Amino acid sequence: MSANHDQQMYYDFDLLSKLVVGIGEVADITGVPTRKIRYWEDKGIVRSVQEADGSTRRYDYLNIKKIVLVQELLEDGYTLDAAARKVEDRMKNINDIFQKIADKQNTPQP
DNA sequence: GTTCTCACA
DNA sequence: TGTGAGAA
Repeated sequence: MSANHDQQMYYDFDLLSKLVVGIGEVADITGVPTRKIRYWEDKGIVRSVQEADGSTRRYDYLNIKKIVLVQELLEDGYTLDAAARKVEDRMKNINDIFQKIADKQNTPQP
């Protein structure tokens, strides 16, 4: 990983933005049971997207990431609400930072 | 395989 | 904070 950071990153974003998987696969990969994922969704901690035809839950990479992060915080002794708040704050901060970077690139200084 | 609800710890 | 069971 040296000469083509840009191209490598492009493929990563392209893959991640298209990554939408069903609840069963999320459960298998993350180790969080489907039952628990639905429970979190009922509490408003994660959100699933649904296809027009099917009624099954599907999760994009941001929500999968959320599931993993919340799970880690729970293992560290956080309550569910505290873990959810912390994850939400961290993801918002990251989003804000990249937003600033994007803004800076769109308005070059003279 | 998925969904929901009710009950239980 | 989660799980089990039953039914669709």
